[in-house]
Amino acid sequence: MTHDGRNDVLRPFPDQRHDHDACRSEALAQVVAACAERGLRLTPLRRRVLELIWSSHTPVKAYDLLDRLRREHAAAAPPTVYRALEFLVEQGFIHRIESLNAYIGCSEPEQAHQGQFLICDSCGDAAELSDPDIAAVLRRKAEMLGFQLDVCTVELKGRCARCETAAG
Amino acid sequence: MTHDGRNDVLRPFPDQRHDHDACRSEALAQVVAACAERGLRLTPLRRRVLELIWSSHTPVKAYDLLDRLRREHAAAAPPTVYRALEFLVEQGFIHRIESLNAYIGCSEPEQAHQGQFLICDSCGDAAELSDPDIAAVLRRKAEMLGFQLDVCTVELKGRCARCETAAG
DNA sequence: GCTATAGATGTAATAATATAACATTTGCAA
DNA sequence: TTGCAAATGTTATATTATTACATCTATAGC
Repeated sequence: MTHDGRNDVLRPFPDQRHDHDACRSEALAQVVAACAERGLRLTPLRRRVLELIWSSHTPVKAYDLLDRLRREHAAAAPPTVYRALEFLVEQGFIHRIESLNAYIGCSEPEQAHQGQFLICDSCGDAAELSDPDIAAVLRRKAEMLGFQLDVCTVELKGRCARCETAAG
Repeated sequence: MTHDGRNDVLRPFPDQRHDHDACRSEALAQVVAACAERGLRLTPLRRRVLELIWSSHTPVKAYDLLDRLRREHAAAAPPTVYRALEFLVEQGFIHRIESLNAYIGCSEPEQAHQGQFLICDSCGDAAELSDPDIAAVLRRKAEMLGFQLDVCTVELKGRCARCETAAG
């Protein structure tokens, strides 16, 4: 279930007026816990980059992160950001959206997984699915073809329900 | 059926020793026909870029195309290549592989469609599927979520059957 | 507490990918 | 044959990402 009490599968997009502070805090807490469990160092930089990514549900670009980071950390340079992103992606704390060259917080950071993404062209928000039916059909097709499947990139563009409604 | 007489769905990867000249020629001919039908200009530049992309089943990067184009066309510059790519993608004659920043010839250029891609990390080749089951499950999930689906990016990385066999 | 070390960060430069803006040329329709 | 729209040429720049090496910092073993 999501923060607003509705079913995840049916409402992957965050509610327009959801408590985003709580949303971000929860994600951060899960990452803190995962790092403790795995013996990883969530340094101030890494943590700050993660917070900035979680500032919204819109995928963030590396250089936008860099600009924001520089306001509070003059030494920030491209490698600063890319290293933090690399760490966060490797650990499954964020995902990279290939078709946008952008990054978004993972909604289930505690266990590694491969999600699928719905990306609204209208509001820019992205929602993560972990849909077993999609995963299963991809696995099945790959297997039929003798293809040893490793990474699945599934990025679906369109218009989210909220924007669709708003547009009438 | 493919050029080697086997079922497409079961063998999307080209045979190692397939007649690639014939493979490329067929694709070119289909594009020529589609352009004639749609009243589009397949200029020498566009045609040449398409030929270069079809020189293998490995997705090609824009600047690799540029390097090759320059050998025979001194005036070639980034916009030369990107414009040709834009035309070819818009018309569905090639596809962009988002996770590689690279381009590959479309195996069914006559009708617009959205494929799915299997990309072998070992040999680099990519194969296109037009799998109705994958398309259907994505459509169904999007609909359940009230998401107005537009573009589907499905890129599956792993190891193709040939490389899997070769690796023992 | 020291100190060696691995991991993290700083710093400068550059590589790789892509687009903007405007000039010129070309194909084709009126 | 000429005028326009589309295509290409040309220069510059924007955006995204990595390399290479220097320095700092946390911490494990002494």
